Amino acid sequence: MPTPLEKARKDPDSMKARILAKARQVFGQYGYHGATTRMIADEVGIDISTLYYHWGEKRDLYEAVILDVNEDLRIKLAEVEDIVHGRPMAERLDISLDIMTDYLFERPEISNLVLFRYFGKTRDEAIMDLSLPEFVSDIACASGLVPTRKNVPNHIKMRVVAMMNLMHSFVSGEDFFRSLFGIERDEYLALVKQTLKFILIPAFATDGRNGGTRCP
Amino acid sequence: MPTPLEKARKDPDSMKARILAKARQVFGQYGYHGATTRMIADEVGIDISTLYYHWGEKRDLYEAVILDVNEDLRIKLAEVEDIVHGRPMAERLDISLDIMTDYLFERPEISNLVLFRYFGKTRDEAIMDLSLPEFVSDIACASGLVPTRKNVPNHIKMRVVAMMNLMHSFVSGEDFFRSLFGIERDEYLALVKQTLKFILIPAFATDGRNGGTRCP
DNA sequence: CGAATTTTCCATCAAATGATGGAAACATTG
DNA sequence: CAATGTTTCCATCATTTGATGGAAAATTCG
Repeated sequence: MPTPLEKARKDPDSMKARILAKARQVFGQYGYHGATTRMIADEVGIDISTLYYHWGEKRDLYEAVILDVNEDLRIKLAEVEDIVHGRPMAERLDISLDIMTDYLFERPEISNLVLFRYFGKTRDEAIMDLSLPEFVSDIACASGLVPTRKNVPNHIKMRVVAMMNLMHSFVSGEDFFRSLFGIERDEYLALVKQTLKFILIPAFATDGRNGGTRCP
Repeated sequence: MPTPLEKARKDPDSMKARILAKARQVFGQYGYHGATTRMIADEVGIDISTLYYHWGEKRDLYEAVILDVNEDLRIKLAEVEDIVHGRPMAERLDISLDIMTDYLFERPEISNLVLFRYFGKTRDEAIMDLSLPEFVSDIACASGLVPTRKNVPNHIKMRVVAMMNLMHSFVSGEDFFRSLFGIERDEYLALVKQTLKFILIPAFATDGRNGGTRCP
């Protein structure tokens, strides 16, 4: 029997999926406590009890959102790995950053939710305990910093985390930084890519394995 | 006549200051909506109405916290500039990163609050509008990327923002990443410094003015 | 000391928020 | 169609949360 989340992902027009989609946005913008079930229901245009009928407690809906986002990220990362595998390091970084930046800019709630999970605490213990794969080892391998997903040393993991944090923070902070710099979306996106490459390529280009096969 | 914030900063033992200090911590951990005035009052060990007596609305207290943190940061940045001015770029970065990382690790609520302001929205418009100097141009100048605080180009500002985001995200995410890596505080702090330098020094070391005078 | 001022706490309110029961609307199926 | 199951909404609750009035306690000052 499929979970509610699986049902929602299978049928994107269903009420479950529509609620989940809006919940992603609202939780992403306001955080767990800042978002209310009423805000989400209003966004969908339904009564609040319909929301509870489909997803149960607020916490369960939030958990579904996190799992949903994780699944999207997993799929996207596999896609990127497919594209860049076998290329030299600098090129691989260049392409990955382009693809992931574009992807996240279209779905900023992903970066928001990831950052909220890293940095913010919740008054609800059960939510804090919601531990999930963080893809750190996968990205380390896919980006060519290590030959295998297993036993990735911590200093490499940290570099991966740094790359991800940098990207997420630029995506999440779009509104803030654009108004700080007084620029439009397109210009900001270009600036983000340029800055990411300026910072990351010098550090990583001479590092890691080049070419080679797919990540085992 | 001094503002409540000025009074609190002048007398750190006063009730105003004690409340402000706890408010920093609680707002930093849980964000604006996640923090309640009752949580803060309980932390101080006072009745909630005493809190309201000293600081008025929740929003006003939050505003005071933001201004307080900004003032601390301003002071610290000036101190760092004093120490590193005139040194070559790589050395300047090396020293600044050490000092600022140590400083923020002692006061993680600063990083938390800064990140919450960048990324999260608030249901209260008046809080979102709370615009403050962000030191970006000052840091650009102090770190030697530009010769003067004025007319710093956007691509340079972005690099500064990147450095700050990276540092803040490591500080804010301490709990999360330490449990992800399974390491102790000291080891994590060392790893953070090492990673910051690994990433930032290659990109910036060959850039910007070296030596020279203080930032005008 | 005693009056005036400041600070603190108790009791309480109104609004917001998470959550639910039950009736109505809608859909499915024999 | 009628019976059954599913979905949606209205009304309502209990709790939490921001906020305040007023009495009591503490402090200041002539």
